[in-house]
Amino acid sequence: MKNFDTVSLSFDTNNHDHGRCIHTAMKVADKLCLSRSVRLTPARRRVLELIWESHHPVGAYDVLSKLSQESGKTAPPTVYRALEFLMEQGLIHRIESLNAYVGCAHPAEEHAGLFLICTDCGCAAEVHDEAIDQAIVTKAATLGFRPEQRTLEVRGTCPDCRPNS
Amino acid sequence: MKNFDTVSLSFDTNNHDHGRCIHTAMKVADKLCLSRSVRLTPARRRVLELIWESHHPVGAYDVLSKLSQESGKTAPPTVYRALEFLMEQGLIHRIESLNAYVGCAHPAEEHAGLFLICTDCGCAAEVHDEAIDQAIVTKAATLGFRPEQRTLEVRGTCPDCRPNS
DNA sequence: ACTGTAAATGTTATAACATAACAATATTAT
DNA sequence: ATAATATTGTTATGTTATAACATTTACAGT
Ligand SMILES: [Zn+2]
Ligand SMILES: [Zn+2]
Ligand SMILES: [Zn+2]
Ligand SMILES: [Zn+2]
Repeated sequence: MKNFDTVSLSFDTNNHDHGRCIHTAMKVADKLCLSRSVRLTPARRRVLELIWESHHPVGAYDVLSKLSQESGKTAPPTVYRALEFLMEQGLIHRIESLNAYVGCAHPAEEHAGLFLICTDCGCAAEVHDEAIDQAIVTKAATLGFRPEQRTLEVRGTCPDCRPNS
Repeated sequence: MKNFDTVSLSFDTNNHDHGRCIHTAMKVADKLCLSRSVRLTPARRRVLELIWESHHPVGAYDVLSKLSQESGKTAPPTVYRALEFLMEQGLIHRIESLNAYVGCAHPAEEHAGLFLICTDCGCAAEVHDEAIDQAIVTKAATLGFRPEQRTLEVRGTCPDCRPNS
């Protein structure tokens, strides 16, 4: 992770042009998969689109029921395989505290994000912060622990849901 | 959280006197529940003991099967109710990335810990770090997000499991 | 001690999340 | 074309968690 000054989502969940989010995400995904010679098959692509339908984390069974509606009966492995693929490619992140998945706007670079999850509206914003990363690495090093992967999820209230101010 | 200089566990999982961990934890729990006028009933107490049997996070159904062994058939709600109570009182923490629970050595004070989870031996150490807390709070404030609760879990290799060095 | 109330536990069923195992099909390389 | 590999289909099951309602227990006020 070099330089993400931009935040994936600034909580303007209702006011931004989300069609553009989706369009960009899908284009990035296509390009990335092409460059990596991995196949973003129709099923995988559709699951990614469904996850990108909002900035709310989506459960596997939500995806499943949408797929079933549009393509006839679909079984859980179909969804979980697609999710696995998308995770491997960094195209989505899993929100552990919700058992749900959310699209990543910066799949090209390996990174460990921080998710700010609004308990009011349900939106999740992925942000990055060098100071946090550094503090975690330093702490781990102090204790002789070698970090490999991490989960950082903060629940609270987003600016859109705060009683003004 | 004022001042936890000490780490709950320093990864000496096999070499420390774990009987003492358990004993202390149970005494602290008894005292805390008394002071709060909440009831650490035999069932709740036993679940807490079972969770404290090691520094490895324990799944609800692991607890369930142990209870079933020792007390005859037990149903999931029994365990989940006890876990809920113990969580409310801060006596245990839930590790989201493992769907498992681990004892807290500092239940008296509200705090947000950081869990270092060894993917090799499975132990989980709860640590605290002011720099991390501060960095997260600062980042949230910058974005206008009001944090209320958080999950911070780092998976990796603990010092005991590193190929020496 | 009796009794009303609230808290805790028991019980049954089911919801929600996830994977194992194997068969069938599609893609790619030779 | 053929073989090897990747993907998808299908069935069954494993794992984690909660809803709903009955029963029992603890406890405060009389
Ligand atoms: Zn991301
Ligand atoms: Zn919100
Ligand atoms: Zn703790
Ligand atoms: Zn270890």
